[in-house]
Amino acid sequence: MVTIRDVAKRAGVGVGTVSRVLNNSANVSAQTRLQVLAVIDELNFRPNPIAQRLPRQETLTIGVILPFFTFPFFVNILEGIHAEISEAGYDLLVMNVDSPEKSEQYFGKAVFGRRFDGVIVVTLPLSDQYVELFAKNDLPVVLVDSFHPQISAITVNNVVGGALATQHLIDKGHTKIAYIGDNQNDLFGFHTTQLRLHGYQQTLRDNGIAPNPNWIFQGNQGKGSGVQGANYLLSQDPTPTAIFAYSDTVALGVVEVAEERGLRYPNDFALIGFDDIEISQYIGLTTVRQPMQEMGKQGARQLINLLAHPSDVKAIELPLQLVERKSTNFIRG
Amino acid sequence: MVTIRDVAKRAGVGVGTVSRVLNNSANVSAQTRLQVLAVIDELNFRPNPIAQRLPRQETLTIGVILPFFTFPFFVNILEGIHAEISEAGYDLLVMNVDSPEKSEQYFGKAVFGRRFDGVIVVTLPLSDQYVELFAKNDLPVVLVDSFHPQISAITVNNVVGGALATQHLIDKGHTKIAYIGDNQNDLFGFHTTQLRLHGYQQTLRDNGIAPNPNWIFQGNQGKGSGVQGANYLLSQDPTPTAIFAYSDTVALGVVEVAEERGLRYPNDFALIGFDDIEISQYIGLTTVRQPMQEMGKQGARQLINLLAHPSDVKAIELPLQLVERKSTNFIRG
DNA sequence: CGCTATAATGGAAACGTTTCCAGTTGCAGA
DNA sequence: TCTGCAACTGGAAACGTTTCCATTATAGCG
Repeated sequence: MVTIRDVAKRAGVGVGTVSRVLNNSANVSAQTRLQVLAVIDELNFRPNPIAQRLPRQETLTIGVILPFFTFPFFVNILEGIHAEISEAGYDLLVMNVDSPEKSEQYFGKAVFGRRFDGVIVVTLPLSDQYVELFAKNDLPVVLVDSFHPQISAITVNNVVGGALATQHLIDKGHTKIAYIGDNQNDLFGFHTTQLRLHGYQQTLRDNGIAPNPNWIFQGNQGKGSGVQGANYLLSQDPTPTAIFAYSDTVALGVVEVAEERGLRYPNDFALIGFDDIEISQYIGLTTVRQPMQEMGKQGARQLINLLAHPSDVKAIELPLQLVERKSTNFIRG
Repeated sequence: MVTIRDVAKRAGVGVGTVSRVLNNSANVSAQTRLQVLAVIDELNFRPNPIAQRLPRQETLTIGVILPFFTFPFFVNILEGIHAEISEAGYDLLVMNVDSPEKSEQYFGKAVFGRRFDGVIVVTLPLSDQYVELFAKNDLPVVLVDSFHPQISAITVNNVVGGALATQHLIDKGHTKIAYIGDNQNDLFGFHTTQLRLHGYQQTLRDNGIAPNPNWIFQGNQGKGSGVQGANYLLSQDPTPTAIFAYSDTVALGVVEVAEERGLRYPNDFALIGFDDIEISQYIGLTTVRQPMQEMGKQGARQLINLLAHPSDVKAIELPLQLVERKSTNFIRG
């Protein structure tokens, strides 16, 4: 194993000089620099990254705590984060929360484990208690798709999203509009379901439509919510003509039930989702697009900025966009 | 920052003893151990992971080199790897190959960068040159969905997979069967397209059907291959009645074109894909399932085993499974 | 030509662990 | 009581860098 001392000896300089060359520090003469670089090349020397981190008191590692990392929404956010973080030369360590307990566990690990220079938390809420702990340990945090007043956060406005979806259905002539939510995440403390529901109800009222409590269903597990919700709504009398699903995944459950019963959008009913995951374009699902990758990128950028300027806390809200497809386009026969 | 020396001093023992307690080494009396643990708890001491790695000469980090990590196939493999690796207490560093050059770059980084205790390479082929370099640097490698005779590998049999798909279509009464491949990956050196094609041709011949070269199309970009392939096949005379798509993603492109032209499976044509990604169940696509997550898990396990027993090289072949859905089930009207 | 400020340089100390060697202790057996 | 061995313990050295301080060389200036 070639060390910095081998290089120094062979180049006839001190280890400090080699280190300065490696780190592009000032105060190395051009000639010495070239000479050292030649030896580095000759011996094929690469500094040991672990040994570099010890005296620097940095881990050069960023931790990401996120739930369900195989779900398209999270994969896309993660991709954005990953791209920015590795670009900046940091390592990325993913902590995948697949059960509610793990959430606490990873927060603790992040704070006390001395493993990260900074942490990005996706979707999961951060309690005041942990906000304080992170602050006390000088560990910068950024929230993506989650919010806390004292922490840098990248969000979309879910109330507005709910309104966008609902208004679109109203514009298409619907008045009997149902909402299928998803409480799965309540276990983890997400609260986006409530926000979108709020936007939905508000928009109905703004348009002079009284929300019908029988047309609001809260399921508890992604696609399963859609299955349960669709079956529930079909048992109501009257049935709604349009459904706003909490997410595209929930919408998939609705599609499944509809298909079994021989119902097809856009003519038998209208359907709108949320997120715009890849699958949605293939099934012609109208949806509210979240800029997932961009959310990840911006989160990573905020964190990297925070590493240099610890007090530069910012809250950024990214825009949502309605993507209109077949599922809300009633075709007059 | 609390160090091991603070703990030692407060507990009235030597640093060696504290270290032995931390690492559950033998030769610490029960009483001393309890006393040290009490102080660790009292001072809330956590060993600095970076400092541990330096004298141990380990990074406790595994590198994964894989292409397109947002594609469902790779996400699923990655999930399997991640679960096993973090279970074993290692960090996982993902290197996402999204352009052919990056592949080489990451291999070099893995070998020379001194960052990993071991490496998992997914789908990308490993050249003899790198096999030698990895060996020379004592860096264990495992291949997942790729193969090299001197390296531990987890594979499926793509020739058999091609045969499975083709035989299924023949069993359903088809004789005019097309194949749409995907050369995108040729840039990266994948060769699964050729293997599946081989299985397809062999099976046709085994059933006394002469492969028609006009019904073989090699596209070059996932869904795009399907789009191009479908348009090409529809321009042939005669047109095939069944299509075997290299992957589910390619099949999605076929579906898109078919829909535009008012054609629907299973009655207008039959379609079979490969992989069984999540979307396939929603669109009723018959496919050949790869045990993606299991491939990742087994790969990780092999690597962890290799860390302890460097010469225990194994090649494991996992079974494929035909998943029959609507897209190949012609309904007699 | 001497003086001073500045640039360049060498190398010791530090980062926080693990590991190993040299003791020390305690106890069984004679 | 003494001997020998095993169990336990302390702490120095080592891991491979960075950083900082002391020192030397260089250049500019009057």
